[in-house]
Amino acid sequence: MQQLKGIKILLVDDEPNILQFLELGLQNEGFEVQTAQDGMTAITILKQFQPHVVILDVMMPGMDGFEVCRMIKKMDNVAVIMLTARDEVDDRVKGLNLGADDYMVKPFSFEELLARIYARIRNQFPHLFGEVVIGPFHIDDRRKEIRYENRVLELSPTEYELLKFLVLNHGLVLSKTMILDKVWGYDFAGEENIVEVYIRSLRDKLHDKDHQLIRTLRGSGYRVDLP
Amino acid sequence: MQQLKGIKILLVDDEPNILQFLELGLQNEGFEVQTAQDGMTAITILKQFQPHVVILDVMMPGMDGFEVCRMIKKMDNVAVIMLTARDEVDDRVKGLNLGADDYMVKPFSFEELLARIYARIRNQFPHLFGEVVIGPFHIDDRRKEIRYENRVLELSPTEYELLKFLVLNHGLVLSKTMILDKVWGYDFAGEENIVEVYIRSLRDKLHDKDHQLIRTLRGSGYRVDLP
DNA sequence: ATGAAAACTGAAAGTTTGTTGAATATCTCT
DNA sequence: AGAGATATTCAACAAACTTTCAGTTTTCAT
Repeated sequence: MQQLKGIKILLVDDEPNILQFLELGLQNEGFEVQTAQDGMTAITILKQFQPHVVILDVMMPGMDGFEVCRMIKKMDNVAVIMLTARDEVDDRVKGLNLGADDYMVKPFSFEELLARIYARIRNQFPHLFGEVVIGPFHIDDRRKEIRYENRVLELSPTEYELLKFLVLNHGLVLSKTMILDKVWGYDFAGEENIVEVYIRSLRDKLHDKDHQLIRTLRGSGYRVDLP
Repeated sequence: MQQLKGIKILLVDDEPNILQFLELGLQNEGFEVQTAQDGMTAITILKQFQPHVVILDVMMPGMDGFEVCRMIKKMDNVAVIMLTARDEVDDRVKGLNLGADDYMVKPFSFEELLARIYARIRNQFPHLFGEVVIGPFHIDDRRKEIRYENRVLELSPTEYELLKFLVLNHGLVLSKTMILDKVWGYDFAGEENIVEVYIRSLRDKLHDKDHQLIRTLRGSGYRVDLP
């Protein structure tokens, strides 16, 4: 399997043994790994770590896997793989209705887990396998870099995420609420005005003086129109 | 990043578990979801959220599902799917006499619900699945854009909604009262004259100088006639 | 033909929403 | 701790949109 740099995995399980076992294995495989022993910790880490994949035990004390999964899914595009004991497999898990993208029944082989992880990544983050070109934009997620008309844009982290979101969804009207949910996270407490402020900043950097590139749909939101 | 559909669903049920379960599943499916635990709340949310589909439990404390359904149907063009326990299925539900468009007996599988939702949407909001072509009009709701004879019309939000309503119902006479109800909302307090004002604005933008496209049926309303 | 009702129109007044510059707060390095 | 970058809020402003109003025109029944 190819060496993927910069793919981040968050492990959540209350059993230290399993946690350590998986952590070592995945690190050895070249992933960046962080661990949490409970739901609350997981959520905290999630935001600063921004993993691509979360591996999540269903049964945990405190906030259980379902709840954690829900919060994750609301927040961002993250692949979630749930782990469950054989006798816990209920329909919620089976149907993957809770937002999880895959699940595995314990005990499982490490190889099997790896296979699923790669499947998820390939499926959900095609842009991690190279840069995506969308019109005049080149998005290189590994470098956290966006080029516009072959010029690298100097973007702050938030600007980067926002522009990526807008460009990947070009042609669609994106409401400020939706933008806040997806870029700032479901739990952002501030004002919608911040979206407007960042849009301005992007327009400045894109020299989009007449708002042709990032259009305002008054009352509805914003839409990126590619030439 | 997941594909955004821009289809909004309002869930109404007094059981938090079911509510949460469905919310997660539907969000994961790409819908925009809001929830309410009782009828009053539902009505309030309805107005600002403007969902395309409402999923409504029949049995609720306070205002029951039937009542809520009636109000919804009066107010807006929304698909309603009712949920009922097996032993509650009375003829009112069966006959769909109350304005509901479909009903489901609990317990049901998530897949089944999804299927029904899509059936409803396809039926009631074909334009949400991308662009709809009706004569010389192209309505693209996801872009919030209407083209006429391949020219993009510059429309204000209200103009957009009004023209969409007229074109989707072309060939039918639409009274000012009905237009007010559907486009401005059942609770609009102003004068009917505003419809006339907006019709004029649309005629201007469509260059419909002789009123051939948007016909006035004196005493009855307006009708869009496609060539 | 004539008058009343309905529809049309231009412009003013009112309201909402988005834009902007700057101030403040927070974070991230060294 | 302090500097610089980044994030967030705020309030004034501008622009776009909505609604009303009053005068005019059209329509239609008498």
